[in-house]
Amino acid sequence: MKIDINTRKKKCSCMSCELRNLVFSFLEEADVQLVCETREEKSFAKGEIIHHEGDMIRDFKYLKSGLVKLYKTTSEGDEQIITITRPFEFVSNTSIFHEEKYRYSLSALEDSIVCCIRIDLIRELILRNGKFALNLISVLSRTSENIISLSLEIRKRNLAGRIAYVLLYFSKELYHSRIFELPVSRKEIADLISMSSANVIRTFSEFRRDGIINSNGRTIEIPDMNKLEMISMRG
Amino acid sequence: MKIDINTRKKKCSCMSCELRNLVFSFLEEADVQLVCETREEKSFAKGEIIHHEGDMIRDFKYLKSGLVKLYKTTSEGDEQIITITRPFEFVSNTSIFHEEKYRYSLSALEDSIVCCIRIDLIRELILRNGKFALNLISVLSRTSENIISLSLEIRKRNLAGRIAYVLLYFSKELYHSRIFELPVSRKEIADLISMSSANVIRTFSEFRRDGIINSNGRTIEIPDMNKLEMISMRG
DNA sequence: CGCGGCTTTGATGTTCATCAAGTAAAGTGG
DNA sequence: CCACTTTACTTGATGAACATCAAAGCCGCG
Repeated sequence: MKIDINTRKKKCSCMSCELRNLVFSFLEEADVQLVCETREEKSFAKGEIIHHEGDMIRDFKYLKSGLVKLYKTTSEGDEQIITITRPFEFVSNTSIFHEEKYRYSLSALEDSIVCCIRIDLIRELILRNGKFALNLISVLSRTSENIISLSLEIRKRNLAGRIAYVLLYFSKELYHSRIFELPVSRKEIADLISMSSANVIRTFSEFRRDGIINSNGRTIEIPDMNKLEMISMRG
Repeated sequence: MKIDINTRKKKCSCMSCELRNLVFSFLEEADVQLVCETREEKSFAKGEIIHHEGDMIRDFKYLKSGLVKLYKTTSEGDEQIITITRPFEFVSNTSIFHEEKYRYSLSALEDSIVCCIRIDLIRELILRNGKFALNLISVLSRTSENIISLSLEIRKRNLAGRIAYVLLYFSKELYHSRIFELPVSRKEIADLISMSSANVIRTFSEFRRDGIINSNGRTIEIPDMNKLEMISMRG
């Protein structure tokens, strides 16, 4: 097999990374190389913690593959889940530019790869590349906006409505399928929607009884989207 | 009275604006002048709406004086209040860099002055001044972070805890005083903490009965901060 | 195969929303 | 300035929604 020399030279995967255009589209080649040389790609197994709240912030991080949850542990020891996101949505965004330490913890719900770039380098790039800065602002504010929007959507609904909303979120936004594997426990759904896990489970059972979902453990099927959407809208 | 010529020349109030250092500290004089010439300072009386959700975003806005609430109207017609902020905290931050239209409405809780700068100009400044961009990112992310943090604090508390938290927020963060005038109605507190107004009122009455607050209409006095803090922590 | 954690369901009690009716306060028009 | 209207506030009673507790089944993992 013939391999083009130039292709071979670009051994750094950043050049061809599908996420490159998300943040780094406005960088010159040399700067992409710089990012690429200093970056670290870290793998996390399902369940592993990527960082704890209180850890020092050294890197700008984004998810390359997998699924993560951002959460805070309250003084009573229970988790408040802030958001569950896939690649192309930034993580650890809030606070990295104005604080020393993470306010929230981040852990992997599925095997995940996180790209870490020294925050100092990102700062440097912002300083000398306005287009990069402008694009970054746009991406960061979209991430924050998604978190705020999620919290508004959840807090206006009752128990059934919240669960319907979350199921639709998984189905439509995360998996693009009527059938999917829940990446979280019932308890974690409870922590996301601020309800007790017993009542989350009960609602699942009711949805199953009423033919709104079919579920077997973490496997979920939504036979009729409309029904679930009705519940999400009215609840 | 003798007036220095140079002082006289700087008739533009931006030069001496106390908010200048918040965002514009890294601009050169010429750029400050540019901002100053194109900016519009708008006054809003108490109760007036600064912008509606759905309005086109043309300006980067920040509060120069007064107090505002950021909120969303649900399809059922009730308000969800996202945050109540004073000057030095940005408003309309979320979405201005990645969307065409406002997602949330903004209205004045007290007579307010809002400084409006064309978003295009801000973009231009980001493009050619990295320090400005870096500072702006920091300020914007702090604003978003405050909103997210507020929502987490509220959602982990019960009715009494939420009200105690909000009263402490007004007392400590907004008014720096044990006695203050509530800038919002009971209904608005309900819309902020996602509870019914009847129960907000009931809780006020209970706090009054138990000597936790003294209140007369919108005038609130907190005789014993510790008591209220206990309720906020445990609830 | 046994242990621990997650799930499930029922029973019970607390918390909160809703409804209703009345009072105070604040704006509105003559 | 007063009568009128409207809006905010207040309280009680009732029921719905949700948390909590407890017991049992299931599943995965060592």
